[in-house]
Amino acid sequence: MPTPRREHLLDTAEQLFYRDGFHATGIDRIQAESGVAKTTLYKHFQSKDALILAVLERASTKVRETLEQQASELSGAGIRRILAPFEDLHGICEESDFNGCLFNNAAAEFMYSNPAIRALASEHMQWMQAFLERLLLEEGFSADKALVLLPMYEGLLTLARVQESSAAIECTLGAIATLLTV
Amino acid sequence: MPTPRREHLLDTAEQLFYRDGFHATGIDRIQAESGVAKTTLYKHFQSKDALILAVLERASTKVRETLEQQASELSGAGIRRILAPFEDLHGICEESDFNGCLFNNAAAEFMYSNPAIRALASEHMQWMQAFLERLLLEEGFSADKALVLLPMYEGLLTLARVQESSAAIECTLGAIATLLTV
DNA sequence: TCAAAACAAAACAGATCTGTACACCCCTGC
DNA sequence: GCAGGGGTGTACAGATCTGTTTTGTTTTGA
Repeated sequence: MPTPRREHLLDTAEQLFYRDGFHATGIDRIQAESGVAKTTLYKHFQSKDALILAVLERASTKVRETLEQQASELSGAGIRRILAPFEDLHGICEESDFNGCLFNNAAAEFMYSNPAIRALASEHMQWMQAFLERLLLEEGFSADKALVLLPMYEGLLTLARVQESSAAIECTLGAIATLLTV
Repeated sequence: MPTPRREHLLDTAEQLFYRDGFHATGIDRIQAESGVAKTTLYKHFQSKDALILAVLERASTKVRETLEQQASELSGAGIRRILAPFEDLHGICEESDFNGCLFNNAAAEFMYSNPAIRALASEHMQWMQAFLERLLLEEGFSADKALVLLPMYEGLLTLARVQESSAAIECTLGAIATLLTV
């Protein structure tokens, strides 16, 4: 049950974790930035790791809802429906405080130290793959192309951190069109 | 000038930074694991950030040398020369302690807190792109395909952390062949 | 009105972090 | 023999981290 104070804590934590990383962001900073007392923070989340998990769970749900809605609006649009998430990357990568993919960042920091966090990132990627497969099938393409689209998507998100990547996005859009129409 | 003790420190630091992350790995742990006294460590590297930079610089050089050598051995081999780095991903992703791309992990943790580290990761990606462009041109393909290959490469490295990705590598190899021959 | 719950602010405990200082050892060259 | 550089080991300073406790205030609801 989402209370407003809990949501506000998750907002602040997500922003700081995403921009500065998980280990580099202290509880004190989240507490100070959110204006909520530390006692309250630890009443809502029993530990920092629990807060990280809650942030990732909520963020994953948000991503899924956004992609599902866009997909439903473009139902039957053929290749345009597949390309839409990739076109959105233009906007995502130009946001201030952009720092790649939150789930991959979490997986990198907790790969061998927190299996629950790693598993949550894994499930998110699993969902992304299944989502792409569903879209491909519904628009008449072969589902195994999802295994090409998913690395492209994550790769563009990753590269955008260190490169001006609108050109890479454009080239990739063209490549996807080629791959699907051949 | 590489002294053996300095190289050994860099080996240990690279392994720990790569597996567990940069903020999560303390100087004490590098010191204990390498068996070198802390005083000696700080004689070779003036700070933890300097050690991180030295690790990344050496790792980047190693990657470049490996890719250059492979490329020179496959000179004139056409599409096989382009695919070779992607085929290597099978072995890389199955190594124990695999944790994605060291440079992207560093960029994620220091995106807004250490411009020098971020710049080093950026330069590495820049070199990767130029390397792919050179290979493409030399084998008679159009250089702008590098902007598709690079996200694919980084995306596969990133995905392999949370997915059994040999299937993704295979599908991507097929997709690259399609893209280059069309 | 009053009891109970929620919250804020701050101090605190204990651990860990980076980086420095100090004392000792060991080995090589003279 | 011995001076000196490089190394070890340990203790330490000061900061920061997670998480708890304490105290007092504010809000809420019967």
